[in-house]
Amino acid sequence: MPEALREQWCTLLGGAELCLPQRELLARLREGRPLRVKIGCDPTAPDLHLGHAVPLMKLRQFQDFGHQVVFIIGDWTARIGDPSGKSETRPPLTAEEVEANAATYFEQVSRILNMDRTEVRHNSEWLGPMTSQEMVRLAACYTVARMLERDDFKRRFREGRPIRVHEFLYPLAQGYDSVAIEADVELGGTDQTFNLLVAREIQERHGMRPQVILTMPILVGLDGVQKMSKSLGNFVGISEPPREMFGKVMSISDELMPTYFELCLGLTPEEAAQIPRDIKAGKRHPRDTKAELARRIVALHHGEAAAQGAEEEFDRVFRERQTPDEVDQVMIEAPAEGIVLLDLLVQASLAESRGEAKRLVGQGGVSLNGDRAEDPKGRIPPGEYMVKVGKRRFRRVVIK
RNA sequence: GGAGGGGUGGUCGAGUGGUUAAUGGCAACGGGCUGUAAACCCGUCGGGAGAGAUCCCUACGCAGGUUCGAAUCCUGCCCCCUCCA
Repeated sequence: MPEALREQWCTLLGGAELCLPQRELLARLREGRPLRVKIGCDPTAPDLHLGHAVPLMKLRQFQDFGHQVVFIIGDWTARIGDPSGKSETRPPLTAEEVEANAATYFEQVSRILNMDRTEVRHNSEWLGPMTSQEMVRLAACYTVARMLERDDFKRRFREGRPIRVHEFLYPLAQGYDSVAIEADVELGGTDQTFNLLVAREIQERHGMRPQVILTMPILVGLDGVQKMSKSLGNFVGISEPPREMFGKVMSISDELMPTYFELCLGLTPEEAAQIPRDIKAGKRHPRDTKAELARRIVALHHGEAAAQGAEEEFDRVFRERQTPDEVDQVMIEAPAEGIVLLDLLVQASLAESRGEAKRLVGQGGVSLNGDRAEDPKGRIPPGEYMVKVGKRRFRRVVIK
């Protein structure tokens, strides 16, 4: 194998969970033409997080080797609702919502992909005009038994939980996308494995060479248990402010570090596995390692300077217990005798209700200019205060 | 078409006429210990009033009804699930 090809091959497979059939990928790479590499997204939730970034970074590698990325907006499929999601009843989106979501999507995707060299397609383009006869013909490409091979369906079927018939349409439609755009390769998370495989079958039925599938591992969320997802609140958004991102990464458990090094930064599994060994051997400090992880992740999405700034700020706030240099400011109108602390907290949106504010103060979680507040009913005279709630919520409050 | 089961607070899940704002777990939040790690300990966890004992409002799918009193009983409606055909 020529050296250049070998390098490409190794890079593209690096970090991938599964590649089928590997030989086929090699064969197509040998052809020397730009491959059509597909990825799909449901324009339902517009906020991308580090989990989404995993396959996108892989896609970027393809681009860097000169391949053609085809980014599919599942505007048609969004109306079916992906059964792999938890929520079975997703409100159908309007065309406007889909477009709005797609627009913010692009803004974020463009941080990772080179959009100038990305072909963007909506699958309503070909699925929309399909007649019911054609749809039935598509459905005939697959059998119920094979549908039930899918983990998710299998489990639900076994447990007697409902499977809507329309859910079977999702993999089929997604598979047809591959036919429509003549995909050579399709990328996705491991949870997409089944769908990607179905596409191969559909392509074959349409007299096409079945695509190669490449799946990337699913990133675990900040809780270290469930997959990263916005609805579970365990995510790091790729367009979150650097300091936010840095802080969130710092809060992951030690056990999670190797995984993040591998999936968020592209370290090889071997390199990632070495990290906990080094820590155990005392060659690395776990805290500093995590800071390195955080810094590198922020740098990847926001640049080196931002990463450095985020780290400095983090150190200042959590190591030296000082206030951050940039704090949201709130102006509050108050009579000359001042404002009751509880009301201040609520108005500065540091507490949801007076009840909560009372609790926070009672538990010693509130401080003004560094002094712990004791009296929830105390009046705070006009002036400027640095109010802190808990360990990390700061607000500069100006009372006048 | 027939038979049965179920809808409780962010979530899971108790509770079948009266100290029930509703046991408990999880999540969350605050404090402590730390490395914003894990583990652990303490505390809070519908809203409002009051310094406080305490009081008021809202809440157990929806709408009515029975009752001194209902998440718990009755009626109607909506939704979900299972099995048989």
